[in-house]
Amino acid sequence: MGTRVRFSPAPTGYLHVGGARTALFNWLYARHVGGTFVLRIEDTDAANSRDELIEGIERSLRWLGIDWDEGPHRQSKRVELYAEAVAQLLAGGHAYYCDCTREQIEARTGPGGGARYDGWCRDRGLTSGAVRFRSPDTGQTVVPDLIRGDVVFEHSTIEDFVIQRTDGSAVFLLANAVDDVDMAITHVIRGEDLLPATPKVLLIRAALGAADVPVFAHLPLIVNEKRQKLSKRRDDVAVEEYRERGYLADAMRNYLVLLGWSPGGDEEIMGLERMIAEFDIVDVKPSPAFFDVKKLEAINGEYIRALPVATFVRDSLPWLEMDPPWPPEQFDLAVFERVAPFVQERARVLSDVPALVDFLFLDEPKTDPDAWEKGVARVPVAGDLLDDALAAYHECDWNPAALHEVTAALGERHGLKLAKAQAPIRVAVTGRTVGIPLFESLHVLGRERTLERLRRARERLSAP
RNA sequence: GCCCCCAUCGUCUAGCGGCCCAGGACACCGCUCUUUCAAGGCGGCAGCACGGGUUCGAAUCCCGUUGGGGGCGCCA
Repeated sequence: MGTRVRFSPAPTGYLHVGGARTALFNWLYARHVGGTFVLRIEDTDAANSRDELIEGIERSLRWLGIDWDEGPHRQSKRVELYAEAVAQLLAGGHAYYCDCTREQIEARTGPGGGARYDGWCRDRGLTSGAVRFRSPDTGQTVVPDLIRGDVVFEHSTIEDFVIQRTDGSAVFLLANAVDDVDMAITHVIRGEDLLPATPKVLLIRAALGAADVPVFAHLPLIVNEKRQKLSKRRDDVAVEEYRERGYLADAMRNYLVLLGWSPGGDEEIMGLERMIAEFDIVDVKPSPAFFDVKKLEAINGEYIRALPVATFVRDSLPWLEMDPPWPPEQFDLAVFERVAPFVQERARVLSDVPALVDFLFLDEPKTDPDAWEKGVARVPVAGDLLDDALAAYHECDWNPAALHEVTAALGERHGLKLAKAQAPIRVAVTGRTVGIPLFESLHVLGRERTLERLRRARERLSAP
């Protein structure tokens, strides 16, 4: 029988970057070995079983290029299976009813006793309530792990845990065990935070009579700068959010695959084919990895630059059309296309794009005060420079080469290198000291609009 | 408190006993190219947590210490 893996998120409404990495590794492994990738939604908690929460996850998976061969199976639709399993465990003496409340348990175990359940109801013979799994008192369970080797858990350290709630619904541990058997999962690839739950699942599995045990691969956690597991509250964890900020799916995927794994050789920018060809779960490192947005950005920049210009233009459109810093009707795609190659080289995320071209679609450039100060106000000859530019631009040919030549010449007249001479003009026309190449910008902007902006800047400079 | 995992530059990693006085990438710092900024080119800074073993030889194997993290819910 072939390799079968599964990605089984709880529906939270969005795909967490940690979940995305887990999904990716499962998927890559399945593709690498020619196995089957199953998507299963672990929505045993009724409150989280809403369709829209699941759609968010599916959307992000698709965006990353991760497709599934089976599913999505939903645990909320498989409740009979779990009920049968619980009945079987109850009948076999592997489980028992319990009506203890959290408070009662803590009152008994006392301070320092930890949160472990004390087995109070083991032999009370109750016939209703929650159902607990009866953990063996002796022996051990070995979790075979491709990344960490065998991990051994003493049964004496495993409490009698709940497998079915008082309302009759199954808890994740039970559903998980039942489904992995039922779906014939051969490799369980998931986050390291689930490692302590694994012996419990294995115990249920054995009690249910499953003969075999899947192979596990507990992936290293993705952590924040404080070296803690990424949390929704403090960290940016939603894949969707990165998408909205202008990260490309290919770049995101490339970055994620590098968290805990690396290809052979020195080149870490790689396409899907190479990823699939080289990825193997046994090569994944066991230690946690910091989610470094700086590096994600760098990789994203590389991917943006590698795009064909037409693709870059198309991909940028959402950022140019949705909530742009200029009146929407003033946007001109043809104009954008002319400067796109220059923009492409400077954007690290697509959300950088509008600010690089806003001066082209605004009646007046948004002038940054610092830029004005540094680029114009504090330049002694700025006024003369602007006057000269005004005169020269009035006459000269209107193309980048001519503008370059003319501007260099008027700079020389004031003993300035072009680098210095262009600054006041750039600020006057674009509002900033930095940006895409100036002469190309002027060329695209047009003579009239350029002259108008230079005039206004000149006036502003003379004003007290 | 108990259980478990982890440990190479700031970060992601290569390294799986000699090829390593440790290689690449990001970040950072110079220089260069240059119409600014980017991009590119060149160079630099920076690491095997510590202590014991094993071995002719250890970043690599073993033990311990320290440090970090995860888990212990009628969440998943």
